[in-house]
Parts: sequence; C-alpha cells; structure tokens
Amino acid sequence: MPPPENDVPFTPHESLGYALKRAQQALRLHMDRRLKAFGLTAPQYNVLCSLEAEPGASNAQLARRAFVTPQTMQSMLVKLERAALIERTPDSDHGRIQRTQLSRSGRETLSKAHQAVQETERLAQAAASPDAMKMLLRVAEALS
Amino acid sequence: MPPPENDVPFTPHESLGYALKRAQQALRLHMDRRLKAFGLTAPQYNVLCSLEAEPGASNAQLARRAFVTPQTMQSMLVKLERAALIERTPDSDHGRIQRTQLSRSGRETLSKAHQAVQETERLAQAAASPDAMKMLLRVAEALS
DNA sequence: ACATTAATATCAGGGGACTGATATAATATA
DNA sequence: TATATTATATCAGTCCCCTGATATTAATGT
Repeated sequence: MPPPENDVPFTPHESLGYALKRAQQALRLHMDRRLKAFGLTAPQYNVLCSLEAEPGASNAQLARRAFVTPQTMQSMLVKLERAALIERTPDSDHGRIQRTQLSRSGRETLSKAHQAVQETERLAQAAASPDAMKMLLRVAEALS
Repeated sequence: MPPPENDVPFTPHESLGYALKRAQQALRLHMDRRLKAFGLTAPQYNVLCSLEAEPGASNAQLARRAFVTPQTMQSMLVKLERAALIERTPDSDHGRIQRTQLSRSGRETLSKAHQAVQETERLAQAAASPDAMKMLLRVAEALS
C-alpha cells in the first residue's frame, strides 16, 4: 500500500506573491504600451525621471535610487545613451565617476512621456485601497 | 529671464507603480534565495506547482495559468526538461500538443521546495493588509 | 470536400533583472 | 608611506519577460 499523501499541493495561484506579480506585470505592460510611441520602456522612463530630479547623477546613485544593481543600471544607461536621450561625461575631479545628464532630446521626450503615463497611475490608484502604497512598501521592507 | 517651470517633475518614487515594483522585486528575491539550494528560481517553482496540480498540462495551458506568453513558458520548459525536473511527450492522439509531467526528481525537488518557500509567503502576509490579495487582483484587472 | 480560421509549438531577438568577476580611483588604516 | 578597504564602473553570462514570425495541426464554415 502506498504511503498517504502528506504534501499539501501548495497552490501559488492563491498566494499573495502571485497577486503581487500579476498586478506588477499588468502595470508594467500598461505603461509600456503607453510609452511605446516615444520609444521608451517603463524602467527607462523611471531613469529619465530620476535624472530630471537629480541632474548629473552617477551610475551608482541612479542604481541605488531605482533599487537595482549597478550592473543593471549600467546596461540601461548604455542603451539610453545610444538612443541619445542622455549624455555621460567623466566627473571633472573624480577620476572614476561618470556624470549623467538628460540631453535636449531626452528632456523633450520625457515631457511628453509624463502625460502618457499619468493615466496608468490614475487607473491603478482608483482600483487600489488608500493605504496600498504604504502597505506595499511595508511588504518590501519585511522581505528585504 | 528663463521661462517658468511648467512641467511638474513627476516623481515615480512616490507612485503606486513603484511601490508595487519594489514589493514584487523583494518577494521574488526572497523566494529566489530560499530556492537557490534546490537549483530553482521562483518562476520555475511556480511552474512545477502548476504541474503538480495539473499533471500532463500542455505548454499553452501552463502559459495561460501563469499569465505569461507561450514563448516564455516554452523557454522555461526547455530549461526544466534539460534539468530533468520534467518530462515532455507528444500527446497520443493530438499531433501538436506536448504533454508535460513532473519527473521523479522533479517531484522530490518540489516537495522540499514547498517548505523552503512557506516562510516567504508567511512574512509577506504578516506585513500585508488582510484584503491585499483581493485588492492587487483588482488592480491587475483594471490595468489589463 | 475545401478553404479559412484558430490553436499549438517553437525560433529569433531585445529589455531588464540578477550573480560573478575585474579594473581603477578614492579613502582609511597600519 | 604603504597597504588595505571601499566605491565606482563595467564585462560576461543567465533567467524571465516581451514582441514578431513561422510551421503545423485541429476545428470551423461554406
């Protein structure tokens, strides 16, 4: 006689982790569709926003701000530079740091992108509970 | 005199989208660290769970269940097959469908992985509000 | 019966996230 | 001063996610 099944078949479908993934995925796709007209992705848009708020930021600073590794940010910056949306120049008195600025084209593109993306955030907030943001950051903190 | 700033420098840092991204990223990394001992990633674990719940599922079925494209699921299945965690065999009377099953090794690995992952979900739920899951699925729906 | 449409699998390529490794510059310490 | 540590940038490789394209089989409609 075979032993009884004692492994509960855990169903990630009914887990918080899965709901989180689906919401994030939906939001990312929604943003991507709206940004496609400007040749931007959602993460690229976020980097440009960071540069608007903090012109001349370094790769390391941008990575910390976006909560990604410097390697990830590096590859994004290379692409944005190739697309001529940003300009990178070595720091004048710090031999290693590369300072990054929005280019003229980057500023123009970003300005248009802001409007395209507002709708996504508005829809998300309408469907979410009022304390959703605080709660999500609490979850992120608890798992970091 | 320079013109006044009329572009509000939108800060994604204070957006719901960003909080969502951070929470999802933290959860994914938390799971990945716990699963690393078994050579699994979080998405791979989820696929194995789907196969446990629905043995013999096709690529298309698994993709729909995981809310990813068939191409994405295809590449994951190829890797899982190479790792000998699953077995794929053509359907007997449907010429195109590839039926997927957990291998013996896949069942054993999954059984251990279940326990490793419980902690992540427990921590996340402890930090989240009671209606978080329902709310997140509502957000996903609103943006799809 | 034949033609169209839908479903399935799969190839190719790109973006963004990770880890691991390396080189170099700045800083701290012995 | 010389050494060690830290910070920065960057190369290489992998995984997961997407879009676009293609081939094949099944189902449908005329």
